[in-house]
Amino acid sequence: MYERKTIPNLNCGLDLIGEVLYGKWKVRLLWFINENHKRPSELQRKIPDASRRVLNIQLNELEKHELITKKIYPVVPPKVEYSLTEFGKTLIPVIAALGQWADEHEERLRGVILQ
Amino acid sequence: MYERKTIPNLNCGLDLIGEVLYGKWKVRLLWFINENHKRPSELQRKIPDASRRVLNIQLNELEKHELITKKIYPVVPPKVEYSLTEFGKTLIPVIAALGQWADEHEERLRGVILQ
DNA sequence: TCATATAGGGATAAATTATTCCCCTATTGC
DNA sequence: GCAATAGGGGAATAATTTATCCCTATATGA
Repeated sequence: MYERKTIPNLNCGLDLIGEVLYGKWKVRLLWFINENHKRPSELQRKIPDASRRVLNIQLNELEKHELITKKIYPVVPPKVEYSLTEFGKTLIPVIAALGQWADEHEERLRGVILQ
Repeated sequence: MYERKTIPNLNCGLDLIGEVLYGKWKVRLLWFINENHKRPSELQRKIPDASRRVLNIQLNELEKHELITKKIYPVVPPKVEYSLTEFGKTLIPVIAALGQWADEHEERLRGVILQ
């Protein structure tokens, strides 16, 4: 596993946010889990642009940060379900605000992104 | 300059957010500019963990995405001031919500981040 | 018998992001 | 003349993140 070589700075709130939310797919994972897409394969289908590998890695980090929990069913083929923790749920309104802002400004955003 | 090799996907609102806000210091830059720290050297002092170089790069991107504008005063030594555009200002409440969430959960966040 | 579904992880390669170092501008103050 | 100031960017390198590929296991259905 990758060992980070620099220590993170945790001065202000925005630094803390960075540590738990700064990952390309994390916000989307939280969002889709909130929408009841709980299984890894479902999440993968919702986010086809990410590799299965990186989704696993980011799910592990979200779990480590106590935003989601993982339930493993002892069946074959394997079944796993993720859920938001109570802590994770408190983040949903904030993510919703982000998404709403983007939806409101969708046209403009597309414009500026594509030069 | 760096040329990206993969094309971004812009399917949903959260993808669009990613394109304009996914940069380690961007949210902090917007926040401090909103707090009237307009000059590059001030921003550097507010965010000492980032190199001057990367702040310049991210400021350029924010400008390209029309979230901030740059005013260059033709004086020596040079003077530059950044300001939020009207578009950029619409993002402030969302960033405030992020910051507020982090402040409310500061202790817990510190705990989970440091294992 | 063999492909499919389901979940996950190691090793490695590639892409991206961020840091470091160095150079340029022109004025003011010592 | 020399240092400091303020802003910026190129080049090289380091750090980090993400993607690719391959391998594990077992039940089900064709």
